[in-house]
Amino acid sequence: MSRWRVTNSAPAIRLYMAGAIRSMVQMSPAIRYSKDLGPGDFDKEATIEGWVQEVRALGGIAFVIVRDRYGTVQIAVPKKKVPPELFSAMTSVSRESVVRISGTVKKSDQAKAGLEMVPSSMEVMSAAQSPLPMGVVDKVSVETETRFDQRFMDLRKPETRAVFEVKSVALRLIDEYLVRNGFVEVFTPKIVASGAEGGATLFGIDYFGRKAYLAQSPQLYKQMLMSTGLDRVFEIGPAFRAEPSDTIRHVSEFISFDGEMAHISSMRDVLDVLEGCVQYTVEGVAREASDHVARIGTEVRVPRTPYPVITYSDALDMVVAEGMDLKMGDDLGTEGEKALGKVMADKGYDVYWIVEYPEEAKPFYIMEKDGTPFSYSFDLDYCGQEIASGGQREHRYDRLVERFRKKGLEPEAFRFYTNAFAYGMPPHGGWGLGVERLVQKMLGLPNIRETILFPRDRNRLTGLEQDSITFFVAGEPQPKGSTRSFYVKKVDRVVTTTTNKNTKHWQLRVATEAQHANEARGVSFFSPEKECAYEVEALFLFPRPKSLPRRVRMNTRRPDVDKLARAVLDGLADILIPDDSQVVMLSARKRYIGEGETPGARICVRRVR
RNA sequence: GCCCUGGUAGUGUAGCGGCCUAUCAUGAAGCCCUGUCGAGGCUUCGACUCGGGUUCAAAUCCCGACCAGGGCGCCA
Repeated sequence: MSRWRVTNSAPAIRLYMAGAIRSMVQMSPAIRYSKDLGPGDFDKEATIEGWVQEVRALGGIAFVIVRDRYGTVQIAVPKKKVPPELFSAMTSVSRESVVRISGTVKKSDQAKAGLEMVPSSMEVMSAAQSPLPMGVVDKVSVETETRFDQRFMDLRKPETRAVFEVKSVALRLIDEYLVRNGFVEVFTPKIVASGAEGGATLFGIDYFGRKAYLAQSPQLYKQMLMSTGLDRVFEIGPAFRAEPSDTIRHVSEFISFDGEMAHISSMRDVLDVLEGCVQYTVEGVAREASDHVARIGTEVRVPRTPYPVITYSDALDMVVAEGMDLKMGDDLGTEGEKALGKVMADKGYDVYWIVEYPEEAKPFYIMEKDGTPFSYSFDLDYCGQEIASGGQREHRYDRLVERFRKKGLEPEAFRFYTNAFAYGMPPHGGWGLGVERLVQKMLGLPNIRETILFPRDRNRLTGLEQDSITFFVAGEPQPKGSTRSFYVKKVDRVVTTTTNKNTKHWQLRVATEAQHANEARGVSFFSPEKECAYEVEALFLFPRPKSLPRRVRMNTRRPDVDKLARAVLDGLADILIPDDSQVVMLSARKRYIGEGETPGARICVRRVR
């Protein structure tokens, strides 16, 4: 279908507008997607842009396969019908280069899509280097590690990319369902002063010199909203967990789908909403994203409803009947969950509830089931794996305070939270669901990382800041002094002295800060390898002399910027870099401080490969 | 963090004390070929994670470091 095909009753106006918009954006011909080329384009000109997936040169004719977001287009290049320079350009372009090709669309019985293009011109928008770090269509498999190290290339594979099309559809469906059911989308802070359930699993950050954390859950904030009149809220956003979990279903950063609803009469109200939402989402994906699902090579089974409700006690019995050794109060564990998943699958259920866990195993905000050791809590399991958990919350102030004490927590420390309960809090409940886990189970993917573009786990921290360390050394930067060497006859040695006595102290300061930054990093930056190359960037900020006009920013006086850099490098030796000789790029700048800045040096060291 | 398994060309692998100047595939470079679509044919290129040890001899055995995959704990 042509983008400019006119389908409504006012063709002239539509055409005019399309043309106008086009010319505003760009003058070049419209770039077409592979999926939009069809019989209507036969013997007409078209332009496509994409990655060169393959070049098959057969001598007198060549075929170039160009891939875009939706598929591929075959370009047929008969040697005798195109200019020689075009032929040689098209047969020599490196794989995965981005090209823009204009030509005539031809009907073709031999081509898979039933059509192909005969080119009249090709523009290489971006040539790909060779060899490729991994092949997109090579006839060898690629290991997970290589795939994630070269994620941009990995994502060029349609089956890898399709997961994210599905994830996007799923998120839209979740949104749709909840908004229809009166929920308000909210955003709670991701920088918090303390965690929801203690401090062990939090990532600490420096917040203008104060200790802060990345939020592991919106729990406390969404509950506080229940006291406001925003009585049905949901949030889809990142959550951060510093747990050292090393599994196929854990990452340090994931998308949490949280919901909370007030004025409930029992936990069942919460179950109903979440069940409706999950079912709506899975059904919707099965219906609307079938193309993407097929590309992944899987299928989405729509779960049987209603989701069975199993109490923790019954689940325990069922797992024990399967031969596992568990007693009352024990966590089901991964094995137990899997065993239960198998039992339920045999009964025809992929998704089911496990409710009323022992109160002891649940956090302070969960409501106890009075007169029993249990609580109004639930997990939602999908094929033997937990994807969501939640419960009815303790909304009664006195009981909440009791629960804090029971958990060994000081209620006073949670004043900002408990206050919301002290002045009128309706009964409420909610859930937290791992979006990636839902997508993973829905698509039957082996590893949660498949559902995350750039996964962060215990060992994987990649991206722009990979293998770099940045720190600030306060104080007036000192240069490496000019050295003077002379021979001392008495001791038969060459002695070297420096002209700047402050240098030593400054270098020590640099070394100390480098060490601190390295320790704070968790994983040491230092590597004893002599082959490693480094880039060092330094910005030196000097105090402004009082006499200086305000507009002057550049410090054109001494010390010299290269001598400043020398002093820094010496300070880094053996702390971040084994030897100065390994520094292959050095950038140093100096200027006077601006408003609110402190004199000192901002230093960034990067490992390069 | 613990347990298991592993680290060999750009990619995926074989070899697991001497037959290794290291296998095969893929890839890259070059040549031949007008209908390929896992194209085909010929030629060429390219690797044993690092450090120590055992041995006449180490890719191979042992120890350590680093890295990865899986399992467990914990959780979404």
